[in-house]
Amino acid sequence: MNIYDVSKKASVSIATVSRVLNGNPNVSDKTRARVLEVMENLGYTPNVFARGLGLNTMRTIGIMCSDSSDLYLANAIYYLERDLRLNGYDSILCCTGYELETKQKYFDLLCSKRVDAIILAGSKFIEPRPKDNAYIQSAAAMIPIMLLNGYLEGENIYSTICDDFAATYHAASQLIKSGRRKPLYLYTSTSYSGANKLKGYQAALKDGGICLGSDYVHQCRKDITAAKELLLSLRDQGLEFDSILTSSDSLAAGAVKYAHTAGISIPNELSIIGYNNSILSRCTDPELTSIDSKVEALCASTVNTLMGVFGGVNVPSRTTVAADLIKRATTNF
Amino acid sequence: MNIYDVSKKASVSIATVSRVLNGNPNVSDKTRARVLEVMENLGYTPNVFARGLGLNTMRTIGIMCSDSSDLYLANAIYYLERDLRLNGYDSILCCTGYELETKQKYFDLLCSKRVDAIILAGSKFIEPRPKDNAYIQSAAAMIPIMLLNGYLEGENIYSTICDDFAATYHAASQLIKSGRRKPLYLYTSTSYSGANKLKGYQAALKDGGICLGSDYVHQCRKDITAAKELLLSLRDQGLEFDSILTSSDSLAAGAVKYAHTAGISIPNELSIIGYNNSILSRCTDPELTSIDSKVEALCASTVNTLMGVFGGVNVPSRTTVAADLIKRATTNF
DNA sequence: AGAATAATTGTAAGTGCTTACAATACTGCT
DNA sequence: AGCAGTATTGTAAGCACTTACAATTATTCT
Repeated sequence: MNIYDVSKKASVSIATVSRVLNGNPNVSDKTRARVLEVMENLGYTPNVFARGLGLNTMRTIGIMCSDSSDLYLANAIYYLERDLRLNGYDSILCCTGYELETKQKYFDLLCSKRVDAIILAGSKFIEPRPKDNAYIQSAAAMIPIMLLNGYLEGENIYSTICDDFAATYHAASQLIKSGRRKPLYLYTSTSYSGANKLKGYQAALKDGGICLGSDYVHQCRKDITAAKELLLSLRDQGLEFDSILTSSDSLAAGAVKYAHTAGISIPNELSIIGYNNSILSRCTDPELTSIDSKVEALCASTVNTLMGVFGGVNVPSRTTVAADLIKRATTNF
Repeated sequence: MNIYDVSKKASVSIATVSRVLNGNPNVSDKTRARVLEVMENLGYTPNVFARGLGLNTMRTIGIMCSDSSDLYLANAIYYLERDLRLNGYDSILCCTGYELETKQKYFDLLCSKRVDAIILAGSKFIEPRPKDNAYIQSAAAMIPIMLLNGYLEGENIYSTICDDFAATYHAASQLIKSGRRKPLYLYTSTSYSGANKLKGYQAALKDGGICLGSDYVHQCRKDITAAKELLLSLRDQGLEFDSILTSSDSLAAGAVKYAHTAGISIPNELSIIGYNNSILSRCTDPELTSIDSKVEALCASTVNTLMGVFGGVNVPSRTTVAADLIKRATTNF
């Protein structure tokens, strides 16, 4: 069943059938109707390979993420897939893990699949050493590269970023305004977005006239238990803190656990703020105050920008989305 | 840059290049080496469209799921993608939502993309009325259909299922053995796997000599707060229960919240068992005893079966994976 | 060496679509 | 009617690969 069968049944040439297929306006309404009817009757579906050969596009976007089972990324994938589909694009998914080599391999693989663009979801794709990102930049010569929550300089590279700096700045400021004087900061990653979160915290302390030593900033595996253990050991070491700002809800959930174990009351003695407003924030007791990083808006913006690029529109190479502070029960403001 | 460029540089015909590309053994070692070298030098990558046209396969598997941001499905997608890739297959993802019509639409879309198989991840794809599943069965005439945690009769349809019946049977039995006499059952879905979970609970009660009215079984939206509210209202209505078995960790997390709100101690006065052993089970306080439905094994088995089908091996049309009861702090056994 | 056989390579015909360009069919106008 | 101009349709040449079959070369055997 191919375009010839349709053209025969409809008594037109294959060119006309192809035109109908592609929504070309140079077809009379009569003919179009007839062709569409024949297609319907025959249950014809165009062969994507042949189509791809001719058009050299498959209307497919490659999505790369380090780990699709991560709460945040799982949401991002959901929204990206949905929004791309609404625009008539399929998405092919690649979970790369965290090794640079694997990332490069899968990246090449996607390129060789002739995807129309690649979305790098999550801040884990940009390496600290510039030369490690060269493979991305060189691919950008062929197809647009979209970074979701990552930033990289380059022609044909577009970033959509949550304003993490403003988010943690605001959250930390609120803590201070509510009377906290010793906010601890817990984070996992030193990526672009990770770095901005930390800066926001630091700037807020500075502007709030609070000066704390470097032992008020700690890196911790993104794991509830790990966070709890770390906090317990910090307490044992005599560190005093009255609030905890974290870079993820997992760490914040660990902080809640810590408070329970140590018999500390939340939010009276300890305020806690999570990040991402994930399901975890509704799971702890009390429920987490958390920064909503607006994944949905971020994804929508990414897809919008991409469609702009495809349409030849001049789009900004960098878009920022504001975060939101969702107040729940682990803070007293 | 195409196969002709390579053939010229290597002074062979395009047929030979194609043979090298496809690992055809009828090429002398010398020639193969020369061709491979030329490919390497030229940085040649075969065009997938042309390849697909000739081979009529793209080594791509369609994965359908209702919602990739669901904790359970997100994990499944991760493992499926990984295992498929290990076997040299890409996966294209489709999140369908819960509407039958949308499911059918996306299903057709995947078929028209000429995927080599479709994996339906999750039990939400099998409808109660047989005629609503006809579209799946008719697609099975073209490509193998793999059901992950769903069951449907049919040629070229393969199911991999967690033994949910045994899982809840065992869990409920343990509750009874530990002295509980009034276990409540909370569930969300009436799908194939949902039905089996319920049956396991009921069978365990029967075998344990416990007879409870139908008000000990309740359906509830998969949502922490919804579960909490439901339990509170049941209690207000005077229903007495000493343990809760649930069909998901979300419901169990809601049960923990309920106990906190009502001032009931866990596990002394109330035992709770979740399902899926997701991250939620480590987030509540106390941590949830939960049934591990072995997603990873389930996915591995699905991919294995599929590769068997592709290889022409005779594989069973139905595989069962045993679940595990992970004991934590919401039960006293 | 020469025939028979096996291994390797090449030729050419698909595969199903797109699209530039050519051809034809309609308009309205004089 | 006849013409220019426009709308519609058709022809044929790609697109980059696979593969059956034919042709060539190498190997073995007598």
